[in-house]
Formats: sequence, C-alpha cells, structure tokens
Amino acid sequence: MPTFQGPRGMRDLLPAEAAAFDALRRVVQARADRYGYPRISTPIAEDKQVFLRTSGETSDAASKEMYDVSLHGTGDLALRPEGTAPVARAFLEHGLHKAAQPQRFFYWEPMFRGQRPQLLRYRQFWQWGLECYGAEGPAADIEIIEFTSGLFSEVGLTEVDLQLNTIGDGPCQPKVRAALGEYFTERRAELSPESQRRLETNVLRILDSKDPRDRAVADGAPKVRDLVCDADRAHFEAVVAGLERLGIRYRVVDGLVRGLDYYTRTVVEFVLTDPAFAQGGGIAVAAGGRYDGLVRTMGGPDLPGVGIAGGVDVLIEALRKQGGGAPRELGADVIVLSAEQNDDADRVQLALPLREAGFRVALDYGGRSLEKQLESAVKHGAKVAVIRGTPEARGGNVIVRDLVKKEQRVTRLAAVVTEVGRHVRKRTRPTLEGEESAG
RNA sequence: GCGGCGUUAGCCUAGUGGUAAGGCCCUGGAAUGUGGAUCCAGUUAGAGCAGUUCAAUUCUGCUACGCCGCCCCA
Repeated sequence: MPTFQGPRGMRDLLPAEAAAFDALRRVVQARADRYGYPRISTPIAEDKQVFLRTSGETSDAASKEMYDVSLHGTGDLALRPEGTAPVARAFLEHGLHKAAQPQRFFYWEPMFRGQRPQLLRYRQFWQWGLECYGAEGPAADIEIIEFTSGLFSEVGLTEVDLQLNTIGDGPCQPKVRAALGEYFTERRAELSPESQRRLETNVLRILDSKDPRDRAVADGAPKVRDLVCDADRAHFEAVVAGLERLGIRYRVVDGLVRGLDYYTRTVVEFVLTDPAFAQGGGIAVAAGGRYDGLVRTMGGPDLPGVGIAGGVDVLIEALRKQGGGAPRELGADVIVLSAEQNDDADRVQLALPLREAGFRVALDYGGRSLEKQLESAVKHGAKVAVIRGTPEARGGNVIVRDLVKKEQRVTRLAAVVTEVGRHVRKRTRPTLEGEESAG
C-alpha cells in the first residue's frame, strides 16, 4: 500500500483527466474571449475578511467551510472558496472601478472549501466564471445566461435545466425578509427545527428546504417575486423576456434563493437533470446572478455587478455520463526505435526534425528486442514507427512503418519528415502571440 | 462539522481466526530483425496503528481516505 494518500477531498488529475480539463478550458476560454471577457487570475488565498464581509458573517458557508491556512505573520488567510469576492477585491485594489465601465473578467481557477467530500463535492475543485461590473440593465444578466447556455450546447451537455428567480435589490430585501419572517413565524410550530433556526439566520433558506414539514409551509408562502420592489420585478421580467426572445429554455423557480448575502435581483442556477446526479435536489453545474451591492460592501463605489460560475469537475463528469466526446489521444503519434543497442544519441537526433516539424514523437529508450519495441509502440497507441539501425536502414536510411496499415518503406533520412507526414498529422504549435499557427 | 457503510495487487473480484485465490493489466521467454493472437514463466495485495488471541486480512477500538444521509452549497 502506498505510504502517502492525497489530502482529503483533493484529487489528482491523471493525464486523461487533465486532458479533459485542458480541452474544456480551451473551449470556455475561447468563448469568453469572443464575448469580450479577458482572463483574470487572483491569488489562491485571500484575507478571510474578503469572504466574510461579502458572504455574510453568519452564514455557515463563511463560518465553517472556510479553508483556513493562516500562518504566523501572514494575517488571517483562507484559500478562496469562490471567485467573485477575490475578483472584486482585485478590481478595487487596482482602481479598475475608475476605468471605463463596464469591466469584464473571465477566470478558471481552483477553489477550496472545508466541507466533507461527497460525490463531485471536493475540497479542491475547479471553476470557470464570468464577472461583469458597471452594467445595471438586464442585458448583462441575459448575456451571462446565454453564455452559459450556449457553452453547454457547444460542449454537448443536454441534461441540464435552467432555473431562475429574483430575490430583490438591496433596499427591497429587508422588506422581503420581513414579510417572509412574519409568515413563517406565524407557522413556527409546523417547521422543522432546522428551519426554526433559519428564522433567525436566513429566512430565505426555508423556501428551498427539502424537509417535508417545511415544504408544506413553504409551498404556501408568499412568493419572493411578488414581494420585491417594482423595479426589481421589471428587471426580472426583462431578463425572462430576453431569454424568451433568444429561445433559451428556462424555468422560474419560486424557491430558488442564494446562500450568500451579496446576491441581489437575478439568481440563476443550471442544474443537472440526469438521475445519477439527482441527490440532494440536484447538482448545480453553474450558478450565479446579480450582486449590485458587492462592490460597495467591499469599500468601493456603488457599482452594479453580475456574474456566473460553473463547476469544471461537475461538467466533465456530466459529459462523461452522457457518453460525451471520445477521449483525446494522449500519447505520441510517432515512436522512434532501433535495432541497435547503445545508439541513444542517434535516436534523439532522429526524433529532432520530426518534432521540429510538429509531429508528436516519443522515443523507445531501447535495451530490448525490436519485437518488444514494436509491441510497446502499438500498446502506447503510436501510429508510425521510425526504425533505425537495421541493415537496410544504414547509410542515411530509416524505415518508416505505418503501424495501422502494417506497411513500411525505406526512406532517405532527408525525406523522413515528408514520409511520416503521409501517415500522421502534424500538430499545431502555439506562439507567444497567443494565436496558433500550423506548424 | 454530525451520523451510517466501506477499504484485499495498477484495475476488477473471491475467500478465510491458522499457507490469501482468480481475471485483466504489466515484465520476460518461446521468437537476439517487425507488433495487438497463442503458450510458458514471473512481479505486485488485506489502508495505518493499537487491542483481544497460541494465532488477526478476518473480531474490537482509534486514525486516514472514500461513498451515502444531514448541515451547507459560493
């Protein structure tokens, strides 16, 4: 047995999994780029207050799921549990609130929560996200929802349900809470003990309780949507109308609320519908909404904000469940092997022009029979073997063997790139300009 | 964080208070120059630490990790 195990709730991404992450990141990031959301990257940890201030100091999320990593002299640090607050902090710290608005950001980062791990609930997990500051109208809400909906279409996720609701603006929420508080207090005795506690902490949460005792009461509760201010309702109706106009399927869910204090107006959640993910009322693959009070809460001006974040681990698992795209071929397409022993540098040298040309080339490090080398090449998924050191492959010749067609020909060393190119594709090569050009 | 159930080799799966079995994978050979077949051989295991016992992988406890339920879900 291994001497060490990974930390609880944190997992390794072996090459196949890491490749799936990379592929998804390319798709999401390119999409964000097309929408004018450039990438931002913030530190892995923040002053705890960044999260406590924005999430609500009393919420369980903040108080008990914070991943504390404080050290002597570093202040009270916590690994970030989410992306919105850190981006807001960076936005303010670098004075971007004084730049031309709106300001938009995309991120793809690991997040951390000190929760007990369960299926697809890790202590370290990855999220992509969008943040948009300075846009007050419904257009930005509609845009981030459309972005996400379109993303899921783009990657082929179909078993997903878009839910949305409005919870009112900052000035309205106290009214909403008061009205609900009054309603639930009158029926206090009928509520579960847990929800009786919620009466003190977060009345909204009672609305999405799963407890049957609460459901009976909550289902008869006044709708948040009907309690909010006229302006909030108008905003929400505009968002809904926008989705209609764009042909995006959605469901208005009365009980959809958020656990964090900073949300205002629009709240949105994309929930997986596959029964395999039905546990606990469904796993969200993306969630977000509007947070018009956040920037001010953090000491900045009264700037509106809206954003959405999606779980990468969850999305990849959902796609896999759906029997999503074929796994990418990870290994090399070409393998260099040799009938000779102790010609190590020659193998490296033979691979050189092929790699330069853009082929994925691996070496057989030798020390075994040609048969074993070929067997190994096939097992590793190589398409072509370039063989040196055989009698017919001396004097500036090599054998280029197609391992799929089982055909081969003796080729001049100078023509090996051309010959290999007849059997496998070159890969694109990235450049510092950020564009990929054909290699 | 609370409760329940789990953990046998790289993977999957048996079984047992007394020598831990099989399949797949892997390595080598048959076949020192041409591969996914075949045959032969081989490597690798009871999560960790204590306790009970003549003897523990098996029973008990603690710890670690996982899954399920709760809390919560940014």
